[in-house]
Amino acid sequence: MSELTKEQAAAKVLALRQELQKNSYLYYVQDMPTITDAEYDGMMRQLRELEAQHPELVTPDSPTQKVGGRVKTGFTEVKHITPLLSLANAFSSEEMEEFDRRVHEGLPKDAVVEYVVEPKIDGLACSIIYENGRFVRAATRGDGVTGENVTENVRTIENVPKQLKPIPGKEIPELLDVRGEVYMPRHAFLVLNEERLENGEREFANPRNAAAGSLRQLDPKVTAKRSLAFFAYGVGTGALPTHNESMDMLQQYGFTTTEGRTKVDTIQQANELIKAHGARRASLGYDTDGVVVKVNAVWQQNILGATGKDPRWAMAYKFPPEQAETTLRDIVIQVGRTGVLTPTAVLDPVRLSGSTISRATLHNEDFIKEKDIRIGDRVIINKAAEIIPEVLKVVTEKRTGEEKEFVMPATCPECGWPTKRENDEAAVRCTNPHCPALRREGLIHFTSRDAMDIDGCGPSVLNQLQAAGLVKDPSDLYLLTAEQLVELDRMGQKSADNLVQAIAASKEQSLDKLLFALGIRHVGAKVARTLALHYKTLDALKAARQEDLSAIPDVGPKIAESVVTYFGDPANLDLLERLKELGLNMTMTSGPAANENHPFYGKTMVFTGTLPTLDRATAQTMAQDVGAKVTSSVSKKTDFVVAGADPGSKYTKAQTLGVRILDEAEFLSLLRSE
DNA sequence: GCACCTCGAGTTCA
DNA sequence: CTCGAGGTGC
Repeated sequence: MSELTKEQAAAKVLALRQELQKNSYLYYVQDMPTITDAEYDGMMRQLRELEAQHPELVTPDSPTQKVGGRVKTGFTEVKHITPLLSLANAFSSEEMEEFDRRVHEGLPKDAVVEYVVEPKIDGLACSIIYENGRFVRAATRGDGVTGENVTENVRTIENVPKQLKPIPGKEIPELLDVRGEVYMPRHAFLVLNEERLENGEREFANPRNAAAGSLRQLDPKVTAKRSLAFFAYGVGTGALPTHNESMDMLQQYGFTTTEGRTKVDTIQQANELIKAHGARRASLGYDTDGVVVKVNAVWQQNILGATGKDPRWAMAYKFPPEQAETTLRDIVIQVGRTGVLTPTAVLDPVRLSGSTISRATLHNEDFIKEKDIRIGDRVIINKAAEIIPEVLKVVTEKRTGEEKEFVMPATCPECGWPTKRENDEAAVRCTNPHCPALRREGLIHFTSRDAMDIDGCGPSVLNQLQAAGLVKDPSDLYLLTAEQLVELDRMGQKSADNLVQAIAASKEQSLDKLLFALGIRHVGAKVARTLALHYKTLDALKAARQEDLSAIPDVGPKIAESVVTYFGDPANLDLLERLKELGLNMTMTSGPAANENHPFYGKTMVFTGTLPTLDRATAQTMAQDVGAKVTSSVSKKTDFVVAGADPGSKYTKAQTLGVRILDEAEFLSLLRSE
């Protein structure tokens, strides 16, 4: 979390407390929590952090001050007869094939594997126990071993049999443990939210939350009104030799089983079905978040067993591009190291493909204007590239008229100086050349991995150092002693020693890293390297005139101007002088070893994905050291793409362009050959 | 002057 | 990863 102003922190603390209290059993009024334990814990963590940074905001009634934290629920705990496991997730057909391979490896050679494919309903997993054919107990998954006893609430669900229908010629089992998903159909969700809106209650973010909230009502009468439904998808105790038979049996007993269940012989057929379901799922009456593929034969399931927490005989394929709707509570401004004011949306926390989103960038003024985003709007968010949350659009139908338009502040929230938007620039900047944000973010940048790479010197440490007045600019770092560092929060003798050493070690960084670390406008990692390689020493670069600079390939007038301006500022020269006196390396010491015969010499290379053993920065440096040009995007000029796990779009682009793709092993062997 | 490629900067969460 | 903007080549 980046540093917030006092006001922002206070607002955030208040918001977190409200949300936590709303979702705390202690304050339970009508609705049970709609957030998961993990989300609850996350919010508690954030709150604790903020309160640690701003001790004056701590009040006796803060949830952090309550002994024992989250108060126990009104539900009793139930131990599952057999654990209610979660499933491992796959996100591509390749991963499904990988799963298939592992299944075959785990089984005898001649085993014929059948799979059962069924949609994965987005609701709450539940175990329902029938004794001698009678519904006796229902429990949520909980941690998989113990769950909450929600018997009375599940009893109100219409399509859960209270008594098993007799199957001709079959005895009623003494014990049957049915597993399935409690969910809320989409139309019921819409109706419910409409009602809640009318009653001035908070809307549920999605059917899953609504189902969770409804199932965890302390009063079953409330649950009964919520039109929940149940899809059975498995049997814990009392299963037949194959999953498919068990499911047919459940149907005969009177359960609704997941629609679209299909038995197939190969994983390729399963992948086809997954695709088909993906195309169809929007038109279903309920939410699905994927497709489950299970090994059909129970004897095979038993051989395969389970890993730490997931069975090895089942895999959940998760659909990637998820969207969620939430409320945009506020738009806050962050000031970056270049002085650019970036608006960020503060959202009601909402789960989206595996994480809880509470913020999203709004890029700039134009973005907000173009999408007509207002404070208080219901917005649709998705994850660009599976990682970065993005506001897709506003749900204008849900406008109440209460929404407030956002205006870019005329003054910097950090220092109060006027802000300015240059002609034909999208960014609004703070005009104060000494804005505290610049110094703060600049220091973070200075120590960051691609710059001076000082380990153990993250934002929280730097903020403390600045607050204590120990560090005003980068040169002060090199004067720090372990004794001073030990005084900081969460800093022991050992980490203090390590940090002092890491700082000292960074003095040896080559000129290109130092140049990048300085944060000169338009001088990123790449241009810094170009300049460093060209001039070799800082003094030579300092003496360069604008015309000299723009003559260098890849350096144009703008970069040249920016560099000259930087070295024309006495304050900057002063800083550099101090750094020099402190013993920092001011020359280019890591250059390409000019072996023209090396297979990577002069080649353009792109690295993508997570490499199995090397980290990416190291691999890139290794490539540069033999004369490769490392760039970040794949084009037809790219010679090699080195791809690790989860490579993303660069991999596909390389394939379509016919660029040679290397894995880590191939990369290393070519690197070592000459 | 335009099209294309590259680079810089900002970004979220666990 | 995406966006905007800089640099280069046509």
